Amino acid sequence: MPDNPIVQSAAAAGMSRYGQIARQLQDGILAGEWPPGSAIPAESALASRFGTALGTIRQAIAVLVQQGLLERVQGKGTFVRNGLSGGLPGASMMRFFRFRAESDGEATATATPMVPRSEILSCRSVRLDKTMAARFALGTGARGLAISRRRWVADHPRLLESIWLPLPGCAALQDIPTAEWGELLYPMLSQHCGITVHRAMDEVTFRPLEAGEAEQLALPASHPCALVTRQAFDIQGQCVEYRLTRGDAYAFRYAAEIR
Amino acid sequence: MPDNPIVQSAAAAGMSRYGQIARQLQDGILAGEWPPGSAIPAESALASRFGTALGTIRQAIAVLVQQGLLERVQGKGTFVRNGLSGGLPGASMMRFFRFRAESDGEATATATPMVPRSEILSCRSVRLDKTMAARFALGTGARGLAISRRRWVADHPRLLESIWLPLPGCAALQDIPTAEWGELLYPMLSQHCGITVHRAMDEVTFRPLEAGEAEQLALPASHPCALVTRQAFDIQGQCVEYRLTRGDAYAFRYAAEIR
DNA sequence: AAGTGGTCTAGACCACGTA
DNA sequence: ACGTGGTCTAGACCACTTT
Repeated sequence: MPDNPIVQSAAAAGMSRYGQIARQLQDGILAGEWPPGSAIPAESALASRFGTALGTIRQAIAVLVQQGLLERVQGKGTFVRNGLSGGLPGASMMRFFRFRAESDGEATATATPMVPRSEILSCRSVRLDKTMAARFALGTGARGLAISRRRWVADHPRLLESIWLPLPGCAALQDIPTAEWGELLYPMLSQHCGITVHRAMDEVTFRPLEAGEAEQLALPASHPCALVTRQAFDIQGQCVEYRLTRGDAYAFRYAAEIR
Repeated sequence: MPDNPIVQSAAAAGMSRYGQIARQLQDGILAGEWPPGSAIPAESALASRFGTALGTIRQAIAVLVQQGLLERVQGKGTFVRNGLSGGLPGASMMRFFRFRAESDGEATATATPMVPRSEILSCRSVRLDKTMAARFALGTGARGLAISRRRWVADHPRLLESIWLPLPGCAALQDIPTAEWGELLYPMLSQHCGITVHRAMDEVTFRPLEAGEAEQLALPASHPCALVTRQAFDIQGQCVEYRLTRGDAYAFRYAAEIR
């Protein structure tokens, strides 16, 4: 194999050739060798670089396409994707509330995919407690970013969000004035921190609102509250976000697609 | 190409060879040529039957594996899957309630995957209203099966379910005494009606319990209630189930994985 | 030992996008 | 015209499962 600048991965033994190549490409992508949106080298170039047949390269690329890390475009090339930056497919945070009359299920596409306006209430570095640090695979006493956000729909405060991010990785967010933050977190994580959200686990539960929360949502104290607990993971399975989202239970709608 | 007993599909023009083969295999599977659980012919056999190279057959099979219709097992063969018969991956109806102490999110695997006991309250043929008939792609006035089910966990009634099924397809269920029904609907649909649930859309909302519902769940009237609306689809995208699940909002937990 | 899928090769031609 | 990915071929050898 000709020398190549790609970072070598740990696991190489007992792995198929295309698996090794997929891993090396993934490492290169994560290392920023090919930033999101850019194209990786052509199949033929990779084949000669790795010293394998074209088919083997295709198989390696297929793995990363399957993972959602790459995207193939005929006639143009193979591109690094931006992850779930635009919003999560499958379960939509866009359809959190019934803005419109009762939808009929199938009408997912017809509903306005309204993105709630985001108001950053606070964003500060905090010491993570033990369980939160463990979630991010950080040691005890590690620090993180604690973000408090309120989301508005048509001049009504609808959602209250508490977000925790691991701090070594997300430090770049601190340098951005909260006024300049976009409406969505994931594109910011992707652009400023090089973090790509690849998978998430949501859990929906129900409980009364606490006093402070109720006030910020203009609801009476102990009003029924829907709580969505989300953990987001990057391509390597590392937890990169812990989020609590709260809102009026009776104006709440959570959609999920299972396949 | 040698003559083959496989049902010919409509779309053949402008489709890749492996796409055509995938379609023909799918038609054969849906037509019951290879029932769920059985193996389809070996790659080499298919290659000679269709008159293509092995790689083309592999590509066709890969499409159906991706769709979740087939499963490859090295050294044994390629098998027709039973769909989502055992319960849905991704979003789990098994973890609907907090049977145990607060889980820590990641601990999905450690939680007991307890299947609630199912009690069929009623199962009868009804005339579907316009929107329900449209869901099943049936004409106005079409009939369906309306099932009322209560689910128990450890001697407590926890869930109330109203299920609608399209009737021409699910008629076989009527012949089975409700006492002999299993705890899960999808395996029954698969075994008795040849219907495979492949994808589902859940929607979670909250509202007060209605009087009759509250009584059946041993809860006070107007108690907060979690409502999951599910539409299940077969491999062809046809809606094959509409289900409403209701339960105590305070004992509710809905988990979904997004990728 | 025989049969299955898993991996890999070294080519070929086609369809698409861009210059 | 050229480079890209999309499709396809006709083999090869390996790993796994069953007989």
